[in-house]
Amino acid sequence: MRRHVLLYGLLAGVLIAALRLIEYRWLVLEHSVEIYGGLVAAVFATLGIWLGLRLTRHTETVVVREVEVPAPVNFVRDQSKVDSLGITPRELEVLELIAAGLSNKEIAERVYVSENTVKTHSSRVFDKLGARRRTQAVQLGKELRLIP
Amino acid sequence: MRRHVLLYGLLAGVLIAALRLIEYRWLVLEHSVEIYGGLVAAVFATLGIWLGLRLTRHTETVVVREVEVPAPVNFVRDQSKVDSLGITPRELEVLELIAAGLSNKEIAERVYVSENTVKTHSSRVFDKLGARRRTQAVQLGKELRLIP
DNA sequence: CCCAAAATCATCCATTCGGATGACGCGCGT
DNA sequence: ACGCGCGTCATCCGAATGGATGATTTTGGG
Repeated sequence: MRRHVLLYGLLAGVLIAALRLIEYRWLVLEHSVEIYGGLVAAVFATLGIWLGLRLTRHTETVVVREVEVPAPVNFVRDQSKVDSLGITPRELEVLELIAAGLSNKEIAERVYVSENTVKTHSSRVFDKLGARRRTQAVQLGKELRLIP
Repeated sequence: MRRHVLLYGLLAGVLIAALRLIEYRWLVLEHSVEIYGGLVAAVFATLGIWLGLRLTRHTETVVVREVEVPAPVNFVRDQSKVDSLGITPRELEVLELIAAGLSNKEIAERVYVSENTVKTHSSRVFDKLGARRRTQAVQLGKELRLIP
């Protein structure tokens, strides 16, 4: 912006100087003043238009149109509930895998522990959640914002 | 647009005429030509800028910014998937209750049928979904927008 | 009315899950 | 060093679940 104004002023100065230099050489006609004025008018009008266009070229009007997007809802774990329920990271991990539909055996293979260990974790987390089935645990886990 | 150009030309003509009328009356100074030129330059530059602004005033760039709205649970069942998978209403109902964390026995009591019937429905829906466990069926059901 | 789809119920059997319980090792803080 | 929380693994057993299959009844549309 400031650069534009400076450039504009500079061009104007050069032009005026140029006109002063040449006005006595070949503008010695009858209506030299009119021609001179017309020239100046045309040039400055052009420059003005250019400047005006320049000034507004990038002023986009941002129209915010709210669109209902399926919204994957950036999940944030309710750590306070995790803490208050005393659920350990490993238990939470197992709960997530249960929610993903994996069997105990698949979970065991996934996290490199025995199936018995997975059973222990799941039993503990069921107990802490007050769930009697894994589907219920999943439901409660989602409701309590422990898992996405 | 065309109106702007016409108006611009008209103003220019009037201005030039006015200048011609007054130039011999009180612009009889030493540097009258420079003053005259500067005046014309300033006026036409102003007009040019104004015109330039005019020309681009209404060229708004519409930027659609998708805003993630809290997305209330405006759940809409994907009936096309239900149909394409050939899932019956009863099967869908059972799937929902499974997702709610109920056992087969509880579902049976809830919908007044025998546990065997619930087992049949669940088995069929598992088969249609390609699920091997109820947790997996729930996961798939949610993913396919069959259940909330 | 008739038929196909849907819903219902059942039995048998294998697998999975859940509950209860005990044990061992590791890291951490007192 | 000791206790504690956490993670690990195990065994036993009953309940729940899943798979396969067959049968009967209800229902909705042509």
